[in-house]
Amino acid sequence: MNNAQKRSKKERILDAAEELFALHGFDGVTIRQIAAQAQVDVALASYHFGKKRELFDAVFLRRAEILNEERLEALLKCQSESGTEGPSVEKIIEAFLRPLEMEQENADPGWKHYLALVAYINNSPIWGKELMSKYFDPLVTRFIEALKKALPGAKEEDIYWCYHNLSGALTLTLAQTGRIDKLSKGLCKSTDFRAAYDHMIPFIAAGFQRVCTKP
Amino acid sequence: MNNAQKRSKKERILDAAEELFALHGFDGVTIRQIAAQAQVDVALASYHFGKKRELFDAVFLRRAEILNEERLEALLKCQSESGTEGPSVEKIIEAFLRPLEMEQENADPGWKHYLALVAYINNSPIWGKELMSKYFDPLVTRFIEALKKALPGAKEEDIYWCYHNLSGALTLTLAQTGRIDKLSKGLCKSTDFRAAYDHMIPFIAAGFQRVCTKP
DNA sequence: GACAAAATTCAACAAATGTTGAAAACTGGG
DNA sequence: CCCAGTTTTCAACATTTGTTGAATTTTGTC
Repeated sequence: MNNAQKRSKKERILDAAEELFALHGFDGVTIRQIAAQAQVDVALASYHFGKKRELFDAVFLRRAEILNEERLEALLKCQSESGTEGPSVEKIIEAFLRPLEMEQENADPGWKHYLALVAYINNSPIWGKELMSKYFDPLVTRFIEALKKALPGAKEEDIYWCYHNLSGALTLTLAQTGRIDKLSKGLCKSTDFRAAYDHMIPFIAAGFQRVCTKP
Repeated sequence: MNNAQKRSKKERILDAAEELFALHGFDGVTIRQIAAQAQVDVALASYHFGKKRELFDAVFLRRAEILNEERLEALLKCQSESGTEGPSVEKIIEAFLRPLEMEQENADPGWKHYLALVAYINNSPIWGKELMSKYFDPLVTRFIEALKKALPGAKEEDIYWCYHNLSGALTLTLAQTGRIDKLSKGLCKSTDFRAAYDHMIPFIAAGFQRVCTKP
């Protein structure tokens, strides 16, 4: 049996949709392209998922809960390992980001595609608010609460703006546009997730501390 | 004469395409929608710009050079105002970012739409490399040279990764997704560019200094 | 193996898409 | 006014789009 056919046809449709939506966006992909890549009849996508938009949502939801659990677990772990004053800013950022790196390095390339799709959604003026808020904000709020504790006296507004910067830096990393490869003439690679996060974490932590600490 | 009809039809097509492409991406917009918003016949877009993709490029190019000039001017000004050791990291970041804020606050809303389009392109795995590299990398390289001087002893690789984080934070700001509005329960607003940049500049500067300074 | 249910294929649909060619309207010098 | 050149409109085209309903095959259960 062909390697591409080990998974069920339903899963193969999700896999194909995940990769293509991440690359070209919702409107840049046709059901027929998805069906072709999944080696499946066109009508099967509608049968399993309904409208195109519902397929899109199904792709988004498939890994969203898994991700939320992993990140929550990372937060709880770093909190339990710290004393009563709570974890440091850097530890919190690390708990927020490392689970993503882990999945991007997962043997299943679907995770890499999925996170690129999340980047597309998060950066979109029309999809961003709706989908991201609904499924990720509860978790984000928990991280922000932890950050407030680690940054006593910080203005709430400042913390949100810092989170905005964190979210942007992360989003571009997830998108894997390959632009840094070209700009740095090969010195850095979009696919080198380890390097990306190793640089991102202290970068972001320093930003929080500078902006959220009274002078 | 109607306000929407003061500009030439050719310009109105560019204006409409700019706004709609920024909102929905290249494939999410039809020539007919653009023509309708511009109050213009459908065939006129093809007559003036050729293929849909050429119209997209025309929109991108219209303001790219203007932007490059403004940012270069800002860099040269801050360099001329500093001594022989060159401007500080924060001054360089400020020169890189403030011209964008200025244009986002321009009375012409076209600039706001244009910069959201740049965000869309920069975050896209397929458009990002091609368009952004071609038209913005020469300028970016000049800023990076200035940063190298301001961060003596820093590893080149580290500077590029820091720039990557800067680019991401900026991109999300340009995209104006409105997500921070919801997350912060109205405390922060995506359209409050002044606040966004006032927080972004020290945040980014601190990140550079932490990552690119030997311990 | 019979048989109901689920999965899959096939064919077709109406609507929407980018693009074009010919006709018409407008423009500014002579 | 004339008329060449540009701009604009109109109508039409071949494709492609998402979706559906009926027919066929596969699956699991007794």
